[in-house]
Amino acid sequence: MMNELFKALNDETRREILNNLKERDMSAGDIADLFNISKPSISHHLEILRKADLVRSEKRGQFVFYSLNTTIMDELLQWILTLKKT
Amino acid sequence: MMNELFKALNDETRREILNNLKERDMSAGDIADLFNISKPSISHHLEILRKADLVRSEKRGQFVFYSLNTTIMDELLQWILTLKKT
DNA sequence: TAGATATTTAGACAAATATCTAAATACTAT
DNA sequence: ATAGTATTTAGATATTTGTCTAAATATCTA
Repeated sequence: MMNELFKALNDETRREILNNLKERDMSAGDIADLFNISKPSISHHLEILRKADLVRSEKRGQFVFYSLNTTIMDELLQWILTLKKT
Repeated sequence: MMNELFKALNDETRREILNNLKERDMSAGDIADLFNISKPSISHHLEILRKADLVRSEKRGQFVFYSLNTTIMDELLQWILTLKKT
């Protein structure tokens, strides 16, 4: 669980995807257009982010829209604060 | 920089090391004794944590003591909060 | 100085990862 | 139905990573 989370965050491309999703929900294709990386690779990154519950996906017609899930961030915050305390 | 940080955190053993250092400073050998992993491997993990500035090391006689550096955690906190905000 | 203990470095290797192209699947619209 | 667009799945490959053992380095002590 924490494993999936840290694994997902351990990649510059995936972190950049999260940063972009902060602004607005985006389709897989829109996200892919932000990078010089093939669509299948981006699709793979998105799956890793989804498994970590960092993003949610929703099919709208022929598109798949991705959105940021910030609630999982709270767990990460908690983890860090625990390390800092005492 | 953020790369080194996330890379360092992306390993259960290293996260466990950090948790143990929260309690008290420990020598490399003491840390190694906590795990069923060879001392060279632990030494390698410690180097990765050190490069990420998550731990500091100090030689005391023939021992090398490691301590947690929590200031770097603040950067991580900031990163997460930025993702959450708006 | 020799021997013992603590730690790191070097080199090897299997497993995991990021990437690609090609093909499959799903939906839209003519 | 057919063609076009969007996305994922499959399979391949080069790189990175975590681990090991053996050897090197550093320090302590008798």
